[in-house]
Amino acid sequence: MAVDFLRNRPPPAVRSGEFCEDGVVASTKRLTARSRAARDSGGSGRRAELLAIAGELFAIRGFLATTVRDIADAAGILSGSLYHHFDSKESMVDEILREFLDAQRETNEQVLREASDPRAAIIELIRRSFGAMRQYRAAIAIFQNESKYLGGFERFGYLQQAAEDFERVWTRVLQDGRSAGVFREDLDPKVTYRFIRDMVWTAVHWYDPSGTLTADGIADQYIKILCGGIVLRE
Amino acid sequence: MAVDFLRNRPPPAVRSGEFCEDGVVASTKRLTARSRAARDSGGSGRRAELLAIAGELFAIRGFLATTVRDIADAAGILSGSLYHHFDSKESMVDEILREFLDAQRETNEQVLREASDPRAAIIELIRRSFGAMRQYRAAIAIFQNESKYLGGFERFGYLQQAAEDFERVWTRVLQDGRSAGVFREDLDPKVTYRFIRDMVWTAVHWYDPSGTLTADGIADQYIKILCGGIVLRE
Amino acid sequence: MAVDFLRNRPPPAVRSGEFCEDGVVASTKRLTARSRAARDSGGSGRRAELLAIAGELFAIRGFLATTVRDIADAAGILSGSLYHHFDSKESMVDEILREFLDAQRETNEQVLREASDPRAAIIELIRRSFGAMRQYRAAIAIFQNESKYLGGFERFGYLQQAAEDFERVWTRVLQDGRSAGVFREDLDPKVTYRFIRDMVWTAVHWYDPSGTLTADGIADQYIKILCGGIVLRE
Amino acid sequence: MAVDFLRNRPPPAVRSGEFCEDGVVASTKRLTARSRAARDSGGSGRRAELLAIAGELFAIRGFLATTVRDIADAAGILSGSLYHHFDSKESMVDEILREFLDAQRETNEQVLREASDPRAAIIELIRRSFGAMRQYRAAIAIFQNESKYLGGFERFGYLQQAAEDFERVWTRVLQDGRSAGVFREDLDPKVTYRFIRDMVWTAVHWYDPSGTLTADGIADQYIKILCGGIVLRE
DNA sequence: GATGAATGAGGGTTCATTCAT
DNA sequence: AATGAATGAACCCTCATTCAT
Repeated sequence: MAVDFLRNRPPPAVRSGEFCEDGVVASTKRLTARSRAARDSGGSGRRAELLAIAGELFAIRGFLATTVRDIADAAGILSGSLYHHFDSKESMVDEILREFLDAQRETNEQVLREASDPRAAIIELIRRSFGAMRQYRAAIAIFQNESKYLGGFERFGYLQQAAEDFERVWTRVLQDGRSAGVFREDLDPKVTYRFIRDMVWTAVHWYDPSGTLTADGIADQYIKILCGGIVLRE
Repeated sequence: MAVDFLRNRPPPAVRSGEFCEDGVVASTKRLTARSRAARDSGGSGRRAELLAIAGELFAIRGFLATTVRDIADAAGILSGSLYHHFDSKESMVDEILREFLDAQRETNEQVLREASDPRAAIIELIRRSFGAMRQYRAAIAIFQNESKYLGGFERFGYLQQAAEDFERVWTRVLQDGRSAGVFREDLDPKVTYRFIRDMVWTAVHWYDPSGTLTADGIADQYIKILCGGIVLRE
Repeated sequence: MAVDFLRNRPPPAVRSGEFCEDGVVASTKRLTARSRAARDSGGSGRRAELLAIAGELFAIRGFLATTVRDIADAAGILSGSLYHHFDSKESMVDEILREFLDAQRETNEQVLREASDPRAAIIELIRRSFGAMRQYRAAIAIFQNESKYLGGFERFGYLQQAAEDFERVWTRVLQDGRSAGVFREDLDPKVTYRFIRDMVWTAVHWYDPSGTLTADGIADQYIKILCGGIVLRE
Repeated sequence: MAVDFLRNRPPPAVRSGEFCEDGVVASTKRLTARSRAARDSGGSGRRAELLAIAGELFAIRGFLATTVRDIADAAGILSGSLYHHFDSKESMVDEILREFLDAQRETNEQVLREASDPRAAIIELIRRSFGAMRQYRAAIAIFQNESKYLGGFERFGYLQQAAEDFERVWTRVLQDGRSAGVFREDLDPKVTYRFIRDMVWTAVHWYDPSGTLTADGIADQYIKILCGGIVLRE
């Protein structure tokens, strides 16, 4: 009875409940649509297409729980055929994560260059992070869920690096804001950073691009909470 | 190059960096100490001991990435011997998660019974949640990380149930608070709930019980942010 | 630790040590040069070229260890493109081996026709065998190394035939020599045959055409040993 | 047609012809008998048993051509079960080769210590090498056939080392013999060494322990050739 | 309670080969 | 002649689980 527990994965049916709140969920149909878009938009064709499929699955099911056969099935080919395009399963995550992190790094730098003051910078960083969910939803989820696991392998050392870079940027802004008297002094910037980071990134788990809440809408509410708390000013 | 990347698990050395912020990390030594404690404290002896070991590993490495051999090794026995104590690997997580969720449910009810008003209730709920990290750190991490995966199996349907119960409780308090004029009206209770939930639970990923920040300390700061935002009142 | 050991083929760097004594080794550059020669010398052009490349690789790495991609890579084309020239991988070895064996058979017959006496015949057979190393080095190595494996397939039944023909020729000469009082009587012709055969063929494993020892030089020394032993006559 | 050539291995029937001259061949029945012997003779039990089976197959079919399923089938278990005893397929060859090389090294040293003069030393070395065929037939064949392939992997660097050690020992004896006027001066010791080495080791390919020719018998004949050549003294 | 040998299903990956373009 | 995408079978290996001792 217990035997096949791990193998007998439940039908990949998408549960719509709140528990699994899967903003990252994608039916095969959506994947196909997506893929075609990727091809048209001039990606490297089949490669980008397959990467998108793999990314969604990694995000939904987890990296370990996704087999290369799953990916191949979703793509309508045999598992061996994937190796015509990629070295290995980890090469796929690797590519997915690098693309996202590179973009994110650039965004961070741009915001820092252009922001007028710490308050504006933080708000813009948050807004941009939410914005990234549109393009990099799967990558963000993977980065969050699998960093602990993947980070243990040399090849993925850059994940830790990226996390550190990230922290440095945000913490500096928070620090500057505190020094400038914009942020409260009774908050530890490091704790605050983590607070914000978690707040932003975890939204990817339940954010549904096809739902009524837009990324911008969520960002606005989160910014409100951050700026004023949830409690009314007395 | 691809070289069996996934098999060559890196030495279970504990990285101290921020990236892996592993509050859940436990060396074999600590596991052993822990286990002995569990035995002494009158659990069902060996069973509780093994459960503690399994829990830590599931929390650190993930459920799928933890093999029964890992657990057995950490316990100093052979993998087959585990089956004298447990039906299966999933029975172990099952037990770990149920214990935690039962306790949590009770806590929630108690808080609701005893809280004088919504504001106090929310604050107490947050404080208690952080408090749970002391006893249920591993369980919390597992609940967070593996719910998506485990929730897909009938046996673990109760995880979704628990998440919904949770949401119901918190949302009601937030709702009541808003109606009573305690919380801002421009915040969607559902978004707010998710915000708080993520904020609280994700802390488990980096909370280090042996670090300088106490669970209570973090709770305080988070409550401050929630109540007043990070921006100084002008 | 096990780490896909078999896949991670070491760089095809050529070790010059005695251990691998690879007379058959050929860098890509040498292969190319060789191939061009083959083309000029009027073979069927590209076909002969590819055959030369395949032969070298089969000789160096072994038939099983050489993938069609290895061959294609060395030829600067894609693996699928090889199938415009050859039916299959085995067609390649087949052709390589047949060409060599045909030539060898002819040589043997010629020597037998022309030799004045058993002693001269044996010496000439040895000399010619060593001479063949110039033109058929790869084929000889393949014949030696892969006969056991290939011989098991119907298609390559002729390998066994060739070996038997070979033995028949040599054994007859040895027999004749013994009857004629030229060779010692206390030696079993069959054992002697094997001795000589192994002696001759194994040289291909360490013979280096670009080294100081010429094929003729080695032949001379071997003939000396055969005729007089290594021990000084007292 | 060509398609399945490599997979459709011919029935493991043992060809008795001279071509494949398989002294290393062993029917499953013989394997089983052998294995039982190994167990009784106090080896590490099942492990030694499996190693013997694997060794025979590696020797007969080649390392690459032998699948772990072949080994498991021959042992009457499933392929996965092999991994209860060994890390990997290469761990098996590794163990087989090391055992043989260790024994051989010791033998060499002993002969050198005890031999009265170069002539006796060479003869004894040859005799002992042939003698080793009794206990290490499979290992010798593997060492010969697979060194080129295996030697390319770091793990098997010791194969090259062993070959060099070997050469050093034999060459020194030959050198000494020449200086002492025992061996002919017109023979290059290095060539002579290779000659002898090949002569000795290649016999493993056709030596049949159950045949009429004993290892000692072959050794005697070979020594005769070496000492007196095949040609009668005029 | 534990061992050690084994199972059986499946996982990632390789590779000879095919074929439309 | 060659490409590039795909096939399909097999390969080495892993791992949860069972069970006789």
